[in-house]
Amino acid sequence: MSETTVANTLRRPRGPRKVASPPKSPKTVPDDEAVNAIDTSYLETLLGYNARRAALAVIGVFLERMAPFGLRPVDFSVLTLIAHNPGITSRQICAALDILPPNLVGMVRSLDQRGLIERRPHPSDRRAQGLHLSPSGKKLQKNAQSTATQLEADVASRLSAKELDTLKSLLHRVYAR
Amino acid sequence: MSETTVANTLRRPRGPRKVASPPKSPKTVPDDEAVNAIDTSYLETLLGYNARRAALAVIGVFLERMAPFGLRPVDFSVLTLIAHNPGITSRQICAALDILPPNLVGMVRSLDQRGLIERRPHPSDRRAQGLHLSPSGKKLQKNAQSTATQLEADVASRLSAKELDTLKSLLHRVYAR
DNA sequence: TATTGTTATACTCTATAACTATA
DNA sequence: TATAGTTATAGAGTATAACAATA
Repeated sequence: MSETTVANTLRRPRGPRKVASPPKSPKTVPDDEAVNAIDTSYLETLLGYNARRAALAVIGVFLERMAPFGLRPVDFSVLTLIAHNPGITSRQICAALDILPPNLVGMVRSLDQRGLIERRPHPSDRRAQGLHLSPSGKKLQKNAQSTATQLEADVASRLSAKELDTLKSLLHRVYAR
Repeated sequence: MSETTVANTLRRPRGPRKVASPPKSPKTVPDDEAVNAIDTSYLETLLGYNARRAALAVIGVFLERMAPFGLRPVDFSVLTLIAHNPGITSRQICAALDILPPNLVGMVRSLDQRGLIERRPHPSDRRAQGLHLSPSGKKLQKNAQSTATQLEADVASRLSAKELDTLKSLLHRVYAR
């Protein structure tokens, strides 16, 4: 597959999603002349289409709830990887999240400047640096992780706990190597 | 949710996905000093993470197989909407795919210049124009749709037909209003 | 007064090349 | 010779404002 990052972007929310509606037409017209209800049924049979729309739905809620923490999805992912893998290097984060090294530099620098992480000399490779959470970083990450977990349950509230597990398992089998 | 487009991007494939690996370390070190295997288990419990990775996996294959048609995911979506909704307007496509009008202009112009679509006067609104596939556009869309359908089966080959149906249904319930 | 299609433009995200210090 | 982190920069995607024509 194309090695595109898993991390996502921070975008300002716009309005609620619009529903397709045609220009006002007082009289009924043939289906191939003016469309009164858009047929998206074929696209909805596509896994890629559904997966992307679902991902965007989750990310939308994520952006709202994580805004107080000042974390985009990618920042949360990086912070969480460091939390669960103290001493991880930038290169390892890049490999795990499919981020290109030049694009991670600014994120790490930003987290560092915010005092959320510390860069320590790597114990066995003087080129590298081990990344660690600071005390405030640990606190923030813990709160953010709780928020993320709660968010999951809310955004998938139409699904039972068992269905949600099934969904995540099936998704994992699609992309796992 | 944030109203981000469902349409996706065309990116050149890079190499195969790398696996996280630490700098060479001859001796075993404590877990919090140098990480030898990156723990991504928490991220993998997140629906958004799994959905996005799965979407990217599908899109990666999509990009490869659709390259001969010169279609990115968004182009295929637009072409398919026109095929299934002849006479659809640009605004309706924007609403259905969460694309902003200024960003659709270039795509429609490109499809027009390639002779794949025709812009006809809208029967009841002289501001709008009805979009239709040309004969060559119909041929291309038909082939592309077959490719997309086949692609789905291949990319989800680890899933049974029933599991794939379940997956798409669950995804739909996550994002459907 | 609102909407369709459009231009111009800014901002964000993603990708490539190349450099330095070290392995 | 290869790799970690970095800089600079190019390219693609996404966003807002504003306009003419029409509703």
